[in-house]
Amino acid sequence: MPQSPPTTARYLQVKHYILQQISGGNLRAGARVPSENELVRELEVARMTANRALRELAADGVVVRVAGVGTFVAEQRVHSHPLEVRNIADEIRSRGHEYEAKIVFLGPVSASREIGERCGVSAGARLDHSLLIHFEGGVPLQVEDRYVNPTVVAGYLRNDFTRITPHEFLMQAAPLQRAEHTVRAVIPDGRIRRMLKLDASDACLLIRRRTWAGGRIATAADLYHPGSRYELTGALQG
Amino acid sequence: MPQSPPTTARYLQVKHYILQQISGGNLRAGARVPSENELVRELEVARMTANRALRELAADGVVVRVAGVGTFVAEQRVHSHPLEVRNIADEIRSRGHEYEAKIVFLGPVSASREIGERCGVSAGARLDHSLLIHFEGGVPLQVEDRYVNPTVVAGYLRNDFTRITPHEFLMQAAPLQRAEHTVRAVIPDGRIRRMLKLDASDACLLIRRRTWAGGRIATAADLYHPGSRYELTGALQG
DNA sequence: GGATTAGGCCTGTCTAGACAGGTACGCTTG
DNA sequence: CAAGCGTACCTGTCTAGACAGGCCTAATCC
Repeated sequence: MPQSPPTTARYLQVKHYILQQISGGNLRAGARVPSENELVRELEVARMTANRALRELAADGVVVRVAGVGTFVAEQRVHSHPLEVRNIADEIRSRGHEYEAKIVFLGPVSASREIGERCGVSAGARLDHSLLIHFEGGVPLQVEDRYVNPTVVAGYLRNDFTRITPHEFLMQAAPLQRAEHTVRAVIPDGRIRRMLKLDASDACLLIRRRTWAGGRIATAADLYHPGSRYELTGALQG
Repeated sequence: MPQSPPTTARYLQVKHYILQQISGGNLRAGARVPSENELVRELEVARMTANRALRELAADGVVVRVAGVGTFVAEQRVHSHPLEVRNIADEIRSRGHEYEAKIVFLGPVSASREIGERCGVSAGARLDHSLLIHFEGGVPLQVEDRYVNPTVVAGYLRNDFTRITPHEFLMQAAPLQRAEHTVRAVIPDGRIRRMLKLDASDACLLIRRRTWAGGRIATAADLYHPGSRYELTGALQG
């Protein structure tokens, strides 16, 4: 007879145990994770069960395993599925971290020539503008500098972007027709650098995104990520 | 006594077997994949071995498993990655500029542990290595640091890469099954910086690309672009 | 005929034991 | 002191057997 309700699989319990040790600060990056045999003794599981837990954590990039040596907490490196238009809040929460947003600016603006061009409106046209910082566990992970065309998507400014991300709102407000991305490496200017709390020598990944709805440009956004803490990944079927 | 050289793990052989059935057309999208017990009988492995193979294929999105029903070939991915696998020579020529490549290194190497891991071979295995600089109108636009698994794609080193790009050769030599990209912003080290003729303060876009053929990793490449002169673009249908 | 049930196949998980090969460290030997 | 060797520990893999629970179908019962 097994224990009363084996609600969650034991290998998941082992994964959870390790993840807790890491997020709780008991295990820092580079630290040695209990070996399979130690987990066998401590958690009373079979080695294959501990092995599966550690193997999956390695596949997830949480730990690094070296045959003959041991298992170690991986250096944190955030990666997201790329231009699969994804919601940064979900992304952060799926990693088990706390998500938070800070609103730097939110209001209507008059389009400059450059911004107007990017958004497909003439200079001087009214656009909704938001400037947010997205935090993962208190650490800034993205600066989102976004312009929305109010004649394509209405009501953008009426949102509380500490509760719903611009992406979430836009996805439900306007059916996404097409998106265009530009990815660049830049040395950020002082404003972005301060918001991301970066050194002068840090590189930044700039994702410039435009999305279309109803045949017109709905929104143009500049997403800045710290180069040292972020990467894009993706797969392609050929 | 095991078989003479147990070169590759048996669960990998099972994965390879399934992938061959799929890429060979024997198993189409939606088709039922042999059950674990069938694989046990057909390939003479333990069920746990067949289980691991199918479980990993499911994690890779190649198959879909339904408890109590069976395992099925996954439907083709709906959306493709915007970072299309492009040929840099075509890209440059399409802008009306002159393309030129300089070969810094070309030859066989023994895989370090890190490189072996990226290429899915054990440390010490032989890999073909090339290090090229691609020029647009005399200005360096990309440093391509590439490793090719000669057991997947043969004859890599016999090319004249001033006349054909590695990408061109690989596309015709091996049918691309899948590609994976990682995009990062980095401050390049001195070697890369010199090859790209960059200032110390310039950022670099690093595209790390791996491609699969026949279910195995065919090649892993690091593509460095000067942040000030390069950007990635792509579109996504949503 | 329609509802219920039993059996068979499937995935999902867990276990205990085994062998291989890599790595590090300390001891021994020259 | 340096080189080499043995040993202990680690990951990586494989196996055979077990039980649980989902799902489908076919036989059975009302």
